[in-house]
Amino acid sequence: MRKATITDIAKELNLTPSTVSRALNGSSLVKQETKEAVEAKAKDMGYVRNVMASNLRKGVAQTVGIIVPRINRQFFSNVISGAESVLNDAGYNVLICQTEERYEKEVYAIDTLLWNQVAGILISHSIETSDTSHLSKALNSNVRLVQFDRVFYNIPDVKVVNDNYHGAYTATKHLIDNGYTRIGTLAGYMTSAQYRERLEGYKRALLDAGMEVDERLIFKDTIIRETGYARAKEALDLGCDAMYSAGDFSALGAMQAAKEKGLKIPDDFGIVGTANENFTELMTPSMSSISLKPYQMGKAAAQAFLNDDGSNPDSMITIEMELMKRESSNRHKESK
Amino acid sequence: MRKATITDIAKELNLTPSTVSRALNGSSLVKQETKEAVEAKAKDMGYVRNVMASNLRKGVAQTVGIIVPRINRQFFSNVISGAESVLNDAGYNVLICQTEERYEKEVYAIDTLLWNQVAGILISHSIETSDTSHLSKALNSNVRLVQFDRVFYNIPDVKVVNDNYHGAYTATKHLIDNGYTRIGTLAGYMTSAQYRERLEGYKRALLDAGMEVDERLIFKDTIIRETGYARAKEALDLGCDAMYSAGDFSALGAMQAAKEKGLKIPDDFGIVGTANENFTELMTPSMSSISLKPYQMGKAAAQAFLNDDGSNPDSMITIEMELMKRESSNRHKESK
DNA sequence: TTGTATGCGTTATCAC
DNA sequence: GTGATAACGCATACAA
Repeated sequence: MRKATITDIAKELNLTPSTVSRALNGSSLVKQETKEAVEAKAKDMGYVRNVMASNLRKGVAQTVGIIVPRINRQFFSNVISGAESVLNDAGYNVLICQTEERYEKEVYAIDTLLWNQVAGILISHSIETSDTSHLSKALNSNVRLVQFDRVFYNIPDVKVVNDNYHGAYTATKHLIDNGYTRIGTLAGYMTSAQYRERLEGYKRALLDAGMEVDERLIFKDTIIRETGYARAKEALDLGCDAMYSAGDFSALGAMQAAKEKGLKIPDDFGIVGTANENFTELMTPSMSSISLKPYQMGKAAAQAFLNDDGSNPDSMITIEMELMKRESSNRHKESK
Repeated sequence: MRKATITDIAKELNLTPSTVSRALNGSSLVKQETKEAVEAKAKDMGYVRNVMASNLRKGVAQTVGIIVPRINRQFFSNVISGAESVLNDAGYNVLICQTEERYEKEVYAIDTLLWNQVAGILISHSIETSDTSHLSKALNSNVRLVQFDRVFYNIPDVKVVNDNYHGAYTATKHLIDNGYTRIGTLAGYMTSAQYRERLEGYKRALLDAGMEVDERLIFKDTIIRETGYARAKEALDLGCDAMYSAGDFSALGAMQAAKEKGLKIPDDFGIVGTANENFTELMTPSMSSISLKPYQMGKAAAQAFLNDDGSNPDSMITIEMELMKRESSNRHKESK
């Protein structure tokens, strides 16, 4: 059985498609009586409106595309969740694409979304992405582009980023306030802006406290558990008594290294991680961490899309990070 | 500047829209030469195809909708990730809806997806959902429906579920094999089929080992950390020396209770959780858990959609669960 | 191998 | 308040 259309409803009611369309869209021009009749008939005939036809007629879809490297990463799934929540309330649908960190898939995702006539694109780039020509395609259409988390600053659009600098600053200052004096950092790869920003925050905190920046205590590796473990060992040999880690997993490795050396946490060694992964509060001792706010970031990105009237082609929104003070860095200030 | 259409390209090349359409769709009828000319011109004019128009013409969208309670839950985000991966390879786009565990939003999500002419819907129901009339709307259209994880068995469609029964059975048997003799369970709410199935697996394992099922050691609470803690205390007072928990967080609470009683894990008290949350392997002692396979489940659900030719209106796929043996349950078999 | 004609379902613009 | 008409962009049956 063919799906019922507004034309079918019109015929049944001796009306025209125009009137049925208006009735179904709650136009104030239609008589209340007719409106009710149409709605009843529509329900009766099992009518489902065809968004494709409607959108085709209107020129844009009530749809927003979101592009992320991986949907199943805590951070991104929370961003998506927050964005979906806002967009859904505003009457938008959400099309999802994951790039699996591949540039090629990112380009394809942009194309796909453009084909689908989305009203906007929220994107966080893949690791591989360095060229931005695929974004100009989007900019040249009338879609509203919002970059979040991993952004390119040379693109004229709205950007939503973590306040990495202040987050790292706060974390480092917290360690200083707890009386640690030789503070190192697991800094992450310098190819990524966010790690560079965190490193800057770390350095500034040391300098503001009149402490020296010792390059030997700055480790620019990838921040996984294994490297955290290895670098922390090196650091400990250099007399390091605390570390700020740009990631939680590397912080975990560092804790392990300290424990193996027979050091007590937080008395002999203090550590603060980044991201507030859910394991951090569940371990013993619990781990302090600078919390990202992905859900909030998603909401902000969605809001930025909704508010974007083109009047502000290049703006930036920062999402603050919050220090979760836990056992791994808390010396109860007795040694301050 | 208006977007270029196939008609525009046709005019430029002194062709007709039909030919351009065919060329762009790789029809073998079109001369290679024309094809190349069209492709060049399309690129030149910045042509982006309009999927809305194409789909309208064809009757269905190359789109699949996924409905989950919350996108940001580990389990669901992994399902989505797996499904997206398969669907993307097959040329489908993914529309995402989250219900936030509310029935009303689930109904709306179904409507939305139907309006969008999706080719299929993959759904895991909200906690609130008990009525299934909204699903019949989908079944009456020609969309292919796949339920996963939280499913209703009375719906004639494809279902993809965890093998809860065997998972719980394996977990419990593992505890028995490690010499525990008074094994309780944090079973979860019995309103949910998956918890009922896990309880059955637990019971069967005990019976198969010639052990008694003691109803006093079966706790049918919600499985959060707090209840795990409280119920484990009660269980310990009854001489319980191990527990299978239908969730990891309740297992965490149980571990805490045992520790507070001065019991050694795993020597005096053994525990196996469910879900293999990522904190389980990071704690000390690390926690054994029955691992769900959400990514695999997502892939299976997507495959089920792709394979669904309507010939098998009611089928079921089970995803096996894997026991991750860790310290919390491993007595090295010395007491067996 | 290409062109012609038509319609997918909806809505905007007139007209009445 | 409602109807008639056209158009959104594309794909297909049919003709040439």
